[in-house]
Amino acid sequence: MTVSKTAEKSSEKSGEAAKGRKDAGEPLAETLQLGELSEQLGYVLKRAQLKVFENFLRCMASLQLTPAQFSVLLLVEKNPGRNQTEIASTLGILRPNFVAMLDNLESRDLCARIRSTNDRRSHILVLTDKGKAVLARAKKLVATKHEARLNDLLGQSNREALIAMLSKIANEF
Amino acid sequence: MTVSKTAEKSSEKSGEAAKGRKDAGEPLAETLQLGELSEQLGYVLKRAQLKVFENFLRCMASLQLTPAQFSVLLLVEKNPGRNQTEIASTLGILRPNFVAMLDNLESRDLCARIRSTNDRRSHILVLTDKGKAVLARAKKLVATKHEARLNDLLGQSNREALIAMLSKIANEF
DNA sequence: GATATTTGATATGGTCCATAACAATTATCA
DNA sequence: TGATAATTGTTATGGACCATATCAAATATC
Repeated sequence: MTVSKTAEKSSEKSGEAAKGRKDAGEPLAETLQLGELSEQLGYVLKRAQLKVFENFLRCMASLQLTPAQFSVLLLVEKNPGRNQTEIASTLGILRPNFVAMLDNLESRDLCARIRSTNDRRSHILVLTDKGKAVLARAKKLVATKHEARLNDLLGQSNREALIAMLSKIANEF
Repeated sequence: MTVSKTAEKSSEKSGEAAKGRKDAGEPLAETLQLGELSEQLGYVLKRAQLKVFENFLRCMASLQLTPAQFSVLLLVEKNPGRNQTEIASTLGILRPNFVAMLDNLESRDLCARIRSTNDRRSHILVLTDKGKAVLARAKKLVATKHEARLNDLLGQSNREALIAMLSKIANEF
């Protein structure tokens, strides 16, 4: 059956729903009204976050890095000589959950745990050479394929304003 | 905000980069450097989202509504006569996962499933009287305690700009 | 009427998040 | 000093959320 794409979409909302499907040629489901939902901060924030993470994963497919893993590598690079507790806590990751994450990165030879000589309980985290190389490539991918997309979408100044507002929310809300 | 990139190679934990502020003798507040992380869209977006959800839950503690549940009630109210598949899909919720969610709302007498007379496979969703009352109170709480906080933090125009940008990202990224 | 599709539902597995508990090590202090 | 407390990494475990396969009932399609 060929369906003619009628651009006409009557937004009829019959409370009785007496309209049957016997009338052929009406297979397109009318889009629901979001209403106040589209103005809800949490709703739009969550949707945006999902889209951004999804895009991030696509951009990083060749390196197989998740946003969380990328953040760990960035933080370890920026703060060499820190232990697991310090890195995890500043990222909001609980220590127990950080173990498997590090096991993964270490098994891929991206970072390493080094037993501290000062405090033999703690493991100092460092990037391996491969980890540094991978992070460098990851940064380029993120900058050119991911963050650049924001500029295309919002423009430079809006992009900076957005980041600033989100940071403010993250820190002061 | 450009940070001077000092080629720090010091692996000692006391090695701090020059920040213009010098304090000695103290056990160094141990605040890690976020570095490029604070400019990463995904990072700041996720942190903001967590904070907003956390605040939402606090504001709704008296009504025991999660953001997802609130969005369902809002959508059902705005679109009466729709079935589970339609409501769930527009919220990005998979049908199997929507079942338990509805079981919860229905057990609390907030919404009800009504077997459709047209298509006896589908369940039409409606708000109960209690559901409408709870949603009305929820809206007020959200407006006065939750969204209002954004105005205090960003101001009215910035708040609207933020919502608009997030919507754009959610729809076009 | 035979077959395919849709709807709600169940079962199941994966990922993330949170808490308790443990051994090894270090800090505290009586 | 030695007994006790605290910290670090770790394991185990449970909950919340997300995704897929599958099913029975109802409907659509041919």
